[in-house]
Amino acid sequence: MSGQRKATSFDIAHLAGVSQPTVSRALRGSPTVSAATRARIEAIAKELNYTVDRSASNLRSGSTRTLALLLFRDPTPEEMINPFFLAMLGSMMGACAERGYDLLVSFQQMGSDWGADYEDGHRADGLILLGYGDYAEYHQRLVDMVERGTHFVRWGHVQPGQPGLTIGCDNEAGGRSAAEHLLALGRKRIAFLGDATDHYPEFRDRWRGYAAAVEAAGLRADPALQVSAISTEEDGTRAARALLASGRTFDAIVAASDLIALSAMRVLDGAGLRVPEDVAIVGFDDIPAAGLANPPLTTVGQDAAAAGRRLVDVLLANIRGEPTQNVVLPTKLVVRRSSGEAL
Amino acid sequence: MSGQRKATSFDIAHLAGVSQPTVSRALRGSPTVSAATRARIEAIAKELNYTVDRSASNLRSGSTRTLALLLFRDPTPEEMINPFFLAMLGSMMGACAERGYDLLVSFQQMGSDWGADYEDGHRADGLILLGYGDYAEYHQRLVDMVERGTHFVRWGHVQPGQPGLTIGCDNEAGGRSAAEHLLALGRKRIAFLGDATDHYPEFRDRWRGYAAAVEAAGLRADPALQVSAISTEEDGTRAARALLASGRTFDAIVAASDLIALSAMRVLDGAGLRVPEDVAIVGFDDIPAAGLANPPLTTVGQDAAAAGRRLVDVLLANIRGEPTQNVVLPTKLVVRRSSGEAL
DNA sequence: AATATATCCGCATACGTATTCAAATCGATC
DNA sequence: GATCGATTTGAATACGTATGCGGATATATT
Repeated sequence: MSGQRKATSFDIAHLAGVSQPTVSRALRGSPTVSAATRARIEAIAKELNYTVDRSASNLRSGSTRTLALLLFRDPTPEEMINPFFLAMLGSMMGACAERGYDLLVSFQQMGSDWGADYEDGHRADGLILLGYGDYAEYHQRLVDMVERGTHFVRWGHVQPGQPGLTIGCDNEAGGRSAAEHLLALGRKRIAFLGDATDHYPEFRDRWRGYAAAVEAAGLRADPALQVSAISTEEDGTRAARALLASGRTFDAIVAASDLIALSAMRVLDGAGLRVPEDVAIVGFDDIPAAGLANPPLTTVGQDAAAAGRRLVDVLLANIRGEPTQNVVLPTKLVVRRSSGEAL
Repeated sequence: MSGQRKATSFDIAHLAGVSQPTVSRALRGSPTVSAATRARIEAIAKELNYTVDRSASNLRSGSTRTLALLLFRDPTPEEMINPFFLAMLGSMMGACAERGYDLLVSFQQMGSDWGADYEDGHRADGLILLGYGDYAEYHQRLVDMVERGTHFVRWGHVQPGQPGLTIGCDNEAGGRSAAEHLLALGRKRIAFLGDATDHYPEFRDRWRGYAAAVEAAGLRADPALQVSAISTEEDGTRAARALLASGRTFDAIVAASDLIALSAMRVLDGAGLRVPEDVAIVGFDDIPAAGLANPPLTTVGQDAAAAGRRLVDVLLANIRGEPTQNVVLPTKLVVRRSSGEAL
C-alpha cells in the first residue's frame, strides 16, 4: 500500500521503550548506547524496514553524503559524451558507493552559474568537475569557488598555481611514449593530429611530448606534419584528409585522441593505405572502441578506473579537511596491432 | 570565505521587510504574492546568491525532485558498462535537467536490498532500473516495490503482466529487420550469435525475429547456425570461433549485440574471411564503436536518446499519478558497410 | 557508607522550508 | 459611510533527525 506511512525514529523509540535521540544514536553507532539497547533498536528498525530520512538527516547535520559530478559540454546534452569520461564515471560510482556517498550527475552549460546551486543548495558536499574545453573560460569561476570555500576537484591539465584541486594524467609523457614507440619500430616521419595550442592544454602537452621524442631521436618535428584537430570524429576525418592532401609523406601518426585516430584509420583505408604496413597509428585514451577496432588500435591509455577513484578520494579528503594536492597520473602505452611490428 | 553563513529565507525576509513565508511563496511562484513584493524579494535573493536549501525543502514538502538511476551489474562496478546504457544516461541527464530534477546514479549488486534505501530514505522520488540480466532474479522484488507504492520504471523486455512499468525496444522486429536486410542482399545461410533462451528475453526475441524472417523467406532457421553468447567481447569471440570450428558454411551473421558483432568481425578477419565480401554482419545496439569500426558495422539501432527521455517522462508521469503504461520503442536499421552490397 | 567516576539515556532544541489558517488591507458597491 | 469580496500578508507549526547538556543509574574508590 502506498498509504503505509513511513516508519520514523519515533516509531522505533516507542516500540523499544526508549527516546528518539537514543534511536538516532544507536543507529549511527554512537558508543554511548549500551550494546543491549542497540541490539534491540536495530532489530526493530530492521523489522519496520526503517531507513533514515536523508532530508531530515541532511538538514540537521549539514552534510549530504552526496557528491555532484558536473559534466561540461559545449553543445547540447543529447550529444555523445566522451567515452573516456564514461569509463571514469563507472569507477567514480564504485568509489562513492564504497564510501557510503551518493553521486549526483549533471550536465552543465559552460555559461550558467553552475556550482553555486549544488553546494549552496546543500545538494552535495563537494563537486567533481569534468570536461574538456578552454580552461580560461572558467578560471574566474574556480577562483570564486575557492574563495567561497566550496570543495571541488577538477579533471584536466595540471599546472602549478591553478585554483583548487586538479587531477590529470601526464600528457607530455604520454605523447612522448607514443612517439618513442613508433620511433623504436623504425618510423621516421611521424605526423601529429591534434590541436597544439594553449586552448587545449592536454593536447598541447601531448604534442610537446611527441615533439621532444622526435627531436631526441635526431629527427625534426616538422610543423607541416602537425594538423590541428579536436576530439570528434568529424574533425579527425577532416584533419586526416588535410594531411593526405598536403602531399607530405609520412609513415606514422600520433593522434591526440582515439576518436581522431579511429577516424584517421578510416580515411587512410579509404585512400588505399594500409594500417600498420603503410602508416602506423597510435591513439590516446584507450576508449572501448580502440580495442574493438580492426586492426585494434595501439594507444596511450589513461587508467580511467584509477582516475575516477582518485578524484573521489581526493575530494573526500578535502572535504574532511585533510591536506590535499594535485595529482598527475601516469599513462600506459597499450600496444595493439595498429602500430605494427618493427620494420 | 568559507565562514560566510549561507543566506536563508529569513535573511531575505528581514531585508525585504516581509515574513519568511512570503519569501518562500514569492520564490516558488505562488500567485498570492503581489508583483511588487515578488520583484523586491527576487532582487534581494539574487543579491545574496540565495539558493533554496534542498534538504529543508525536501523535508518539508516530502518531494526530493530527484530520480535515482540504479545500474545493475553482476560483477564489480569497476567493469565497463554497456555502452548503450551510457548513451541513454546522457539523454536521461538532459531530460532530468530540463524538468528540474536531479539524477542520482548508483551501482547495485543484484543481491542487495536496493530500492528501499532510495525511496524510503527520501533520497529520490522515483527509480529507474537499468541492467541486462535474468529477469526472474528480481521479479519478486519488483512485486514488493509495486505493493509498497514505489515509483519506478524498468528498461528491458516488455511483457504483459509484469509488475511495474517497463520500457524497451521491439527486439523481435529488430531481429527481423536485420535478417531481412541480409536476405534482401542475397545471403542464404545466416548465422545467429546470441543466447536465445528465456534467461535473456531481449536476445531471445531478437532471435525469434531473425528466425521468423529466415523462414518467411522459405529458408530454414538452422539450429546449428545459432551459437549462444552474452554481450561481452570474450563471449562474442568464443562464439564466433565455435561457429567457425563447427565447419558449417555461412555467408552472414546476425549478432545479438554490437559487442558480439565486433568481436566476431575480428575473429573472421583473423581466419582470413573478408567482411562483408565473404561474411556480411549485422549487429544490434548501434554503440559508438560500431560506427568507428572498419568496416563500419551495420546494426539495428536502438534510439538511446529517445529511450532515456522516455524513461524519465514515464516515471515522472507515474509520480504525478497520471496513468502510465509500458512502452515499446521501434528499432531502426543503420546500414553501414559490414553488410555489404547486394550480391 | 559516602563520595567520585563512568556509563547510559532523556529533555529540549535547532536545522530551513512550506503550508494552513486567520488577519489585515484595499477598493468597490449599495 | 458601512459592508462585502478580493487580494495580500503574517503567525504558528510540522517535517524527522542529530546533538549539547544535564540527570539518572550503576560501578569503583576512599
